[in-house]
Amino acid sequence: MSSNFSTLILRCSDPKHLREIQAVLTAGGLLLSGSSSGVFFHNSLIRAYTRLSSPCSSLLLFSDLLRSGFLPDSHSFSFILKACSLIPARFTGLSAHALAFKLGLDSDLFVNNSLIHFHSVTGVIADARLLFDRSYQRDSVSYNSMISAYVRVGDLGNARNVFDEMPTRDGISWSAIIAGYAQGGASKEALRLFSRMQEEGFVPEGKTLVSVLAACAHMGALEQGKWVHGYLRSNGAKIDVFLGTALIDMYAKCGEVDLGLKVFDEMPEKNLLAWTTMIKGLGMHGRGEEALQLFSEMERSGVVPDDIAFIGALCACTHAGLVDRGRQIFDSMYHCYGLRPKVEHYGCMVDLLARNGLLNEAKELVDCMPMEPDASVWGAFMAGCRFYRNVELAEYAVKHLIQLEPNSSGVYVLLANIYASSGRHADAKMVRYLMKKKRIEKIPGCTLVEIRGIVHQFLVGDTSHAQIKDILMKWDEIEDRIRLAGYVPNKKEVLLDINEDEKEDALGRHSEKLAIAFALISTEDGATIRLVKNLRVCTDCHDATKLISKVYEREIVVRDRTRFHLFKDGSCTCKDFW
DNA sequence: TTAGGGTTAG
Repeated sequence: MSSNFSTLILRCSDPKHLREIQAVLTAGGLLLSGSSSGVFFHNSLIRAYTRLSSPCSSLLLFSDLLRSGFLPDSHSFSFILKACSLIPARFTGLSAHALAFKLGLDSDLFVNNSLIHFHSVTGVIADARLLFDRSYQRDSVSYNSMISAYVRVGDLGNARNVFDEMPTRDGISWSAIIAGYAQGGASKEALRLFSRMQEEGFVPEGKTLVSVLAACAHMGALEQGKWVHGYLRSNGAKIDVFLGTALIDMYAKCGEVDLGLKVFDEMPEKNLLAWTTMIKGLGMHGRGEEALQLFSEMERSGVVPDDIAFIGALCACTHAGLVDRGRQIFDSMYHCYGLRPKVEHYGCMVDLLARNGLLNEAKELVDCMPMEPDASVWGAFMAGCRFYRNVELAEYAVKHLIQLEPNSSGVYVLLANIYASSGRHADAKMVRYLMKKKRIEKIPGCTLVEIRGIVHQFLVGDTSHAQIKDILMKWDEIEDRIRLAGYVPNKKEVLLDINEDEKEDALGRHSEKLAIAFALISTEDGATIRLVKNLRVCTDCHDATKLISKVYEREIVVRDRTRFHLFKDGSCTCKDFW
């Protein structure tokens, strides 16, 4: 009889059904004091409710357990602390901690591990560390909990220390530390550790591969991302919603959005995140119409968009120049879903209007925003001013931007470019002087290129690459050939106080030119070249890349900070608008 | 019957 109920609870997949089982147990007196299996059934129900995302029901059951005069055991504490971590319910968890202490159960390995996890999730990592340091016994779970505690707060140094100190690591230790590096943007280290993990004989699991795919997406490492996909396929792994979303994102961010669409179409279940990732992916590639079609399809399928999904939809409008659709979508946030647009949504709208030359409408929107515009709003406005050469409005934006970000190089660079391109060289010079005086430095440009599964990194003016001589020679050849096709170096982009010849040299050392030269000598004729940049593409590199795509008959896919450029036969999919 | 690792934007 008992084991029948136990199996029922264990297999139950619906909280409603669980409540029915609970009612039967109550009616049968199995949850009342005096019942020999009362603690056991309480525990089973607490665990099941937490598993089915009803942690509040778990809390209620725990208080029932105490009120009925039962003494909770170590299982009860493990289960209730997990529920408290999920909600998260700091005070209830603390009471449970105090009670476990009173009953002498806090030294139990399982309870202590649950406490470490609970304290780290509810924000007091020092307490988690104290429990870890003072624990009577430790196993890999204790270490793993501590690693993920540090990962959660972004303290990778300490996470790595704990990882390195572990006597024996398991798959979860590797997964936790790889996820940490991947989430912290240290993708190269994440992938390095992933190789080490395999060298040490650990078989990759789905959860680990999700992080690995995120690292590939971040670095634009298509080959490695494809390897993961192939690995999953050859092992007949089920592509769950996490893996599917990670694959879609990886393909989109590595320039193969159509492969992402294929994964998306084949996914048996799609949640909001999967839809949002696909919509954003299409938007990044300038395929705004398709992205918006998908957004509507998502709404029809009953998935309710959140504020991030709206950012995806608005960005799609921006990259495709769909002003009216953007206005409609922005209005629908509140009118259809009761979501009040945040500053980011205003930023998208300002971007959309300004990019399409509606500078006055963009300014009106900025002026009547219900919150203070932030740097991204002013930045979007200013980029529009730059494109349409509206110096007066650009200066207006700069006044605000400099107050918000007095040390950001981007503002000064953009302003100097605006002055230079509208012929106000004295003003441009003044900006350069100001930058120098304030010791504001440009963020160095960095480009990544993956050749045969290895990611190579180039910084602006970088001479550290083993083949730098060949690369520079190749660039000279490229420059000669594209000059014949009409290339004129655009020296306005150079903000250094150097002479004209030196300016040309400085342009030729931009990280993406070095990366393209390297890619041309390292790949066979006709192969697509894929680059990932940390900054926006500069006008000169954009012009040069268009011509290279024509002269060398190569497709060149460049991912910049926010979107993709596909250079083909002398033109770019961004239509020179970025 | 216990505890630990995963995906989207800015």
